[in-house]
Amino acid sequence: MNAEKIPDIIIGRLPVYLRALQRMADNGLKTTSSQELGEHVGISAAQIRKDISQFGEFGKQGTGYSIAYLLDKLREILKVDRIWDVALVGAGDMGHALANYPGFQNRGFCIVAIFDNSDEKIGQKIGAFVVQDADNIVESIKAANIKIAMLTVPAIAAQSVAEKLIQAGVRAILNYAPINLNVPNTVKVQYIDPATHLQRMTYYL
Amino acid sequence: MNAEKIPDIIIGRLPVYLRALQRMADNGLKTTSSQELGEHVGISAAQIRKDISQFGEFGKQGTGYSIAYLLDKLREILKVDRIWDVALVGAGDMGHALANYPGFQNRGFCIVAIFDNSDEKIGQKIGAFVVQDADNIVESIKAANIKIAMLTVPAIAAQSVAEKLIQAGVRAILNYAPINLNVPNTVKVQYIDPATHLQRMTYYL
DNA sequence: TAGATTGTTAATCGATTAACAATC
DNA sequence: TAGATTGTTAATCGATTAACAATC
Repeated sequence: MNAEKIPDIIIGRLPVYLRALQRMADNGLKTTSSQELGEHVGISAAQIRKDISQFGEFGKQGTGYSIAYLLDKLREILKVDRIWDVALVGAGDMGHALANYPGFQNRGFCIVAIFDNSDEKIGQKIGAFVVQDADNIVESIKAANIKIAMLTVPAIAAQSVAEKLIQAGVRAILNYAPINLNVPNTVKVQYIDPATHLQRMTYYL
Repeated sequence: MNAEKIPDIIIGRLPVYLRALQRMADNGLKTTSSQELGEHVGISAAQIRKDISQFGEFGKQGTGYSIAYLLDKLREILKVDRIWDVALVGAGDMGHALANYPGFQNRGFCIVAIFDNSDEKIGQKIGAFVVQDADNIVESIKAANIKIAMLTVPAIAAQSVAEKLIQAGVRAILNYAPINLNVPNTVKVQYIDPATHLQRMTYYL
């Protein structure tokens, strides 16, 4: 398994398969086919088979895929067969929404620390957490050995906060600030910017 | 301009160029080159020139692109040289964060209506808006001629709400619910699911 | 003029699809 | 056995890159 380098574009589709399979499992289904899964996620059956076969032979001719088994394998491949500690920087509205988001726990993630740099926010309670002073980001994240962070600070602050996170050992950043981050290629960034996403659709209206 | 069909993947990059150029303009810059813009967005200069040249000849040999002119052209192409009315369905934490999000106005969007189906939420004020009963989605959106919606409802409700939105004339949906939507191909959907985005990075850790 | 940078072509590279033997 | 569906190959399709003439 995993002898050759797997293209990013395939890795990017696996979480979508995972989500659909989790849903099928929740609905009590036991097996599925590339055809059926493809209809759920809007991807061709051939592509799904090709993607999955990069990692092993997880299906059976004639009957398709065991949902539970494929779920296990995908979780293992994506390394979400465990719970990752996540830091959240920026305790504004978006930070609050993420802190209260119920969808992380059963998909491999748990927020364990929240930071902000404003005096009003520091010390505030959000759920079970107390907002910490952003001045302590580096030591605090290093000590807790956190590898993943979510960034919900203003665009102007994003690059410098990202650099502190990286210095502290973070290797994956989910960036909500509407700006591109400059990071070494040992660090992964995913971007979420609602305005950008909307602008990808207006062209077609 | 626009004689041939432009690939989705190119349209998807234009908002990223737009955002970077807006930033440069805010910083007082007047011109840029494909090289410089590429460094800001992490895309090769050749690809940027190729993308932009799909729509016309907006640059000048020797000097590059006028930032103000390219901004105008990109806004026109993406149809964000105007303000689009947007409906928001789901007044939970994520809905609140979007309702208060300051980044829409100057990028072409304005939330004009918020819906929820829970008795506690209906009638509540969020910013300048009063949460409306989700039962009125179809007539209300039709009457206001709204074409874009953001969906922050639980996964279980997302498909049926999407169908009502489409029935009301919505043609672009930004879906925060962690589920794939089944829509006719006259309707565009963009997905934002923080857990999925995080799962795209854990593979590399 | 000399230097810089575009727009575009052709070559390369990579991703998707169609088809089918293998086999459950 | 007959039917279904995988994993994989080869063909197609599409996207990216490199290179350079045109020209500001």
